[in-house]
Formats: sequence, C-alpha cells, structure tokens
Amino acid sequence: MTTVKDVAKLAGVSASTVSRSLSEKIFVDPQTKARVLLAVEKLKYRPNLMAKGLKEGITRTFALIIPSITNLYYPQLVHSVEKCAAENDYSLILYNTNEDLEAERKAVEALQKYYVAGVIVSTASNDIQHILALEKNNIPFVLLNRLFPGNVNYVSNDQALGARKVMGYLIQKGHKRISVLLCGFQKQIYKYRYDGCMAALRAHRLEASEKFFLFDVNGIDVAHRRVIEIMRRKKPPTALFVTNNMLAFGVYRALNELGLRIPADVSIIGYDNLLTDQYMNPPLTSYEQPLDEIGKHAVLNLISQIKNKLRKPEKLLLSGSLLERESVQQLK
Amino acid sequence: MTTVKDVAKLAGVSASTVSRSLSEKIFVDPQTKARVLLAVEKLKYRPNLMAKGLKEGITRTFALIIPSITNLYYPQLVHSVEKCAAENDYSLILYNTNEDLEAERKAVEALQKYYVAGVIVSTASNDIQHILALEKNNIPFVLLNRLFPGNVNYVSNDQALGARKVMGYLIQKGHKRISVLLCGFQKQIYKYRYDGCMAALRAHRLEASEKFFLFDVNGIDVAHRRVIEIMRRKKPPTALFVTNNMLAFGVYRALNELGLRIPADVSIIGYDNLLTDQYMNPPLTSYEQPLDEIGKHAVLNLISQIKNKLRKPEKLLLSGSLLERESVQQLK
DNA sequence: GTTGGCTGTGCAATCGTTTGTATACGCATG
DNA sequence: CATGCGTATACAAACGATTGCACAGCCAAC
Repeated sequence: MTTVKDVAKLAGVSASTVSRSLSEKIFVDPQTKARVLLAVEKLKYRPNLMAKGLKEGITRTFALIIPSITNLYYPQLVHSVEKCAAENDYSLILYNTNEDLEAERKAVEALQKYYVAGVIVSTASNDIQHILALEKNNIPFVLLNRLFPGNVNYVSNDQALGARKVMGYLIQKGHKRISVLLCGFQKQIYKYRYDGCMAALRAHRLEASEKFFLFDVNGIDVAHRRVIEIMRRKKPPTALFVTNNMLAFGVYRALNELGLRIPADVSIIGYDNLLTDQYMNPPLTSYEQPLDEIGKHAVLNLISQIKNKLRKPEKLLLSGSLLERESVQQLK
Repeated sequence: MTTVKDVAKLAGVSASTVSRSLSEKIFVDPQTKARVLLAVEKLKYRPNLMAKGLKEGITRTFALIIPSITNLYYPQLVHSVEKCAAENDYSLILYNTNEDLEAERKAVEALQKYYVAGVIVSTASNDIQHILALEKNNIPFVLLNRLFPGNVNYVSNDQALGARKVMGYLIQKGHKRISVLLCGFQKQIYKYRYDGCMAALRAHRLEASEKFFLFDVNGIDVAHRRVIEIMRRKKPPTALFVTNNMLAFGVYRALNELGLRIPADVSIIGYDNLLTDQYMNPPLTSYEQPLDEIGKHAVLNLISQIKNKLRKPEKLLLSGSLLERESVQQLK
C-alpha cells in the first residue's frame, strides 16, 4: 500500500504537506500542490481510512439498521438512504435484524466498535432503550419511519395523516362500510394509522365502520383467512384498506377465491408503495409514502447533527400522496 | 471512550496484558486474565476497530456490491450474505450501483480505502477489469451469481443446467412451442440460460422452437409488449419461459389483457425465486435458485481465501430445483 | 541594515491497538 | 549458593494519517 510518505518522497516534500495538499482547508503553494497531486496520481495513493478514522475519532460511515430486507417495503428505503449517503460521500454498514430485538441489540453493539458517524434505524419494536443508549456515547442517530415522543430525531411518513387521507378518499368515493387491515400495535406505526382512520370516520360520523376493522393481521396468510371471513358476513364491507401492502397479496387471493371482482365487487386501497403494486391485477391504488424523501432526510438529519451539533431534535413528518390506479370504484 | 489503557489501569496491569487477555492466542495467568475481564466489563470497554484495523492492516468487514436492491431478486441474496457474514462476525458495507458501471468502479475505489477483508460482487456488466484489479491490491473477492472463465472465484446458480431443467420439464409436460424471454446478453447469465435452453431443445429435436425466443427483453414493459406481439401470431407458443421473474409481471398483465387464461391457454414458468412468486395469480411455477446457499458459500469462500490463502480459485455451481405451483398445464 | 510580520513547509506528537523484545521473578539443579 | 532456565508481564515501537507549533525565508518599512 502506498502511504502518505511514499507520496511525500516522490513529490520531494514532507508528509504534512501531502496531507495539507489533499485537505483543501489549508493553503499550500499552488506549485507544490500540483507536484503533490501528480505524485498522488502516479502512485494511485488512497488515504487509509483506518488511520484517518483513528486520528479523527470518526469515520465517514453510517450504520443502517432495518428489520427485514426481504420485506418488499425496505429495499426502497435502503436504496434512498444509500443514494443520499453516497452523494455525501458516506458509506453504509448494513444490519438486518430479522425483526429480532436481540439481533438489533447486537447490531448496536457491533456498530459502536466501528466508530460510525451516525446510525439510521428502523426499529423492530417499541423497545428502543438500546438505541437511546447511543446518545451516551455521542453517536448521533435518527429513527427511520418510526415516531417516538421525547428527545428523539426521526424522519417518517405522517402515518396518521396518510391514513386519514385514504379513508377520506374512500368515503368520498361513496364507501361507508370500510374494513381496515392492521398489523399488531407492537409496531406503533399501526397505532398511528389506526388513529388516522378513526379521525376520518369521526369527521364523517361513520364511526360504526370500526366494526369491520381487522386487528393483528400479521402476515399474508392471516390476511387471506380474515378477509374470507369478513366477506362472508351478511353485510360485508364495500372497501378494504390494507395498511401494509404485503398483505394485499393475501387479500387479492382471498377475493379471487371467493369469486369477487376488484373493484367491481370490492374496492381495495393500499398504504405502502411496493415495487409490485403497479403490477398487481388490477393495479393497486395506493397511498404512496415519500420513501425517497424519507431516506434522504434521514441522511441529511445525521449530517446536520454532525455539523451543526443541532441541539433540538428534528421531528420530520413527510406526507405522501394518493396514487390512483385501478382497484377502487366510485360507488353509485 | 474507554481505551485499553483505562482497563489496564483499573486492572493494575499494562496495556499489552489487556490486549493479550482478550486475544485468546497467548497465555496469560488465569488470575490476571480474570481481573482484566472484570475491568473490561466494568468499563464497558470496546476495542476500537479503527486502531485495530490500522495495526493489522485489515478489518472484519466485507463489501457487498449489487446492481439494484430494488430488483426483487437481490434482497434475498443480500439477506443470505448478511446472515452468514454476521454468523462469522463480519460486518457488511453495502454498495448499490444501479446497474451502472461507473458507479461500480467508484464503489471499488471507495471500498479499498476501508481495507475491507474481502469483496462480494454481483457485477453490473461483463466488464470486470476493475474487479480483477482488486487482486493486485491483495483484496480477495468472489463473484456472486456471475460466471467468468479464468482465474476467478465465483459462486453461482448453474444457469445453464437450471434452464435445461426448466425446458425439459415443459417438454415433458407436452409443450413443443416454447417461447423463452431473455434479457440482453451483456449480462452473461442470460447467455448461459440461453445455452441451457438450446441444449434441452436439441436433446429433444425441438430446435425449431427457437423462433419463439424473445431476446433483449429488458424490462417489464418490454416483456408486456413483446408477449402481446407473439401471442397474436397464428401459431402462438403454448408455454412461456420467463428467465427473469420481474418480467413475469408484464407477462401476466399481457395475457390478462388478451383474455388468455393461465395455465389453461398458456403455461408460464419462471426462473428466479422472487418473494412474490407464490402470490401471483395463479402462483408462478418456477425454478428456484438456491439463493441462501449461494450467499452463504460466497461468504465462506472469502473466509477460505483469507484463512487458507487458497491458491486455486473455487468455481462453485449450485443447482436449485423446480417448484411446481399453478402456472403450468400438462398438454393432452 | 536591522526589525517585524507574513507565508509556506517541516518536525514531532498523537489517535488506540498489537507485538517483538527485554526483564523480573521464581524455582530447580549442580 | 550461584547459575540457568522458563514463564508471565512490561516497555516501546509501529501502523498511517493529521495538526499545533516552530522555523526559514522573503519583503517592506523605518
């Protein structure tokens, strides 16, 4: 490996001058600088980030913790985080926790040894003690699509607002019996989505619709089963709001098996923006979370924390928009 | 940050003793060791990987380069790599290149500064000069689901064999006019898949079927358009072999628009194993690549390269199996 | 011609580990 | 009792970069 000394020797200067020539911050005689840069080029010198990190006590690396990369929801989030990080010359260490709190704790342990500059995390559960502990070690962090009260930075889709918009849209389309499929509240985003739904219903005096809500729909097969059940009621819902688009696969299958047409017999609307939504049959009308923006602002938040030492936590709620495709019908 | 010196002071020994107590390799008096470990515990000491990496010239980190995390094919690969790496106490730096050669080159540049212990890469194209250059810098690497002749380590699905199996299966099911959808050969895996298809056709004297092949089907929309075209021929194919399951979305849509039923009117078979295959309507019969094994062996390959300094490159071809779901029909 | 200030570069210390070499101590042997 | 050997630990150098401080050289001003 060529080091700063090799470059120094070739350029006929000292190591410090090489370092300064590359750092931009300090003025070096243009001629000297040119000679140094030439030598750097010739020797294909690449500064050793270990040494740099050791000296500076920090690295140009962020840790990204996500619960499940094989959940179609996360790859896009990873993508946008990766993109913005790369643009700002940060690399990303990836930790996939498989929704397991213990694995998440381990990841937090591990990343501390790396002296990462910051942590972006979509927590697996409501227990975030181990994340909060990062603060003691002066490691900035930001929650990704997770909201927590208190002194925490987060960037998230505005879960409640989005859910309210969706319900408003369905109501405006003439639907009065709306079933909402929700995952368990141990993931608090579903609680927020629930709250948003109820707010919309109350605003239209349709609270009664809550009796169609399906709770704890944790998994595609559960969705499949519960939708079959509810559609067999005497008065079934006319619209289904699937608050997690992976579940939509189960819903489509269930309706298909029952011989119900989408949207002629039942309308469906989704909440995430999975890569596959547009390819469903029929394409799924869905509330699209601004995943690109969320990932980007999470990175920018960390950078601000590092640069400005911002004291007040930033709590950023972004809102997406409804993308009409073909799974919702206007009722007479 | 607590350092080895803090621990040394608390335990009443020197820094070297602390280091040796933690290294396992060197004998330390059990009593001393116990005292050291107690101090480590008390101070929550975590060795600084920067310093360690600097001293040892290497880190316990692998770089993983993939062309597109939002292609449903890759998250599983990332998942299995991440899993095996974590099990062996390696962390992962992720580079997503968006199928862009230039971005891939940049990633290779970047990772070298990190002194990673090895690189796992699914290249974006056939140009792998920049990857081969890693060898000069003594950075072990392994290609993931990419085959190259010459002195290269790779772990891959046996593309040709798999394609042959698929074609054999369709033929055995009575299909004689089989259309194969292939992406461009600039990704050589599609060349191998093509070869496999032809081998199977030749074995059954059905070479004529090649006139149904669709080349350069790069994208879901292209698949959609081209399938509509081919199904409008006077004698359309009775089966479609989609060598990239993302394309299956376009195919399903096309057939749906044409009013053709799967599998009653056309049979479809896929090649990857996307998370969504089982949720398609009807569920997609597909050749399942052993992605878990592939990711695992890529990691193990790197570890062998590091440990044993294995001289001969390992070229590992794994084969998957056909998973019958509901998209293929037996012809009379 | 001396003094002072400014500018560009070099020296050396430093970050936290690891590890080769040196040393102190204990015990056994002649 | 002196010698020698082995063992457990300490000392110090090294990894490669950054940076405060010092200094050399130059020019201007009196």
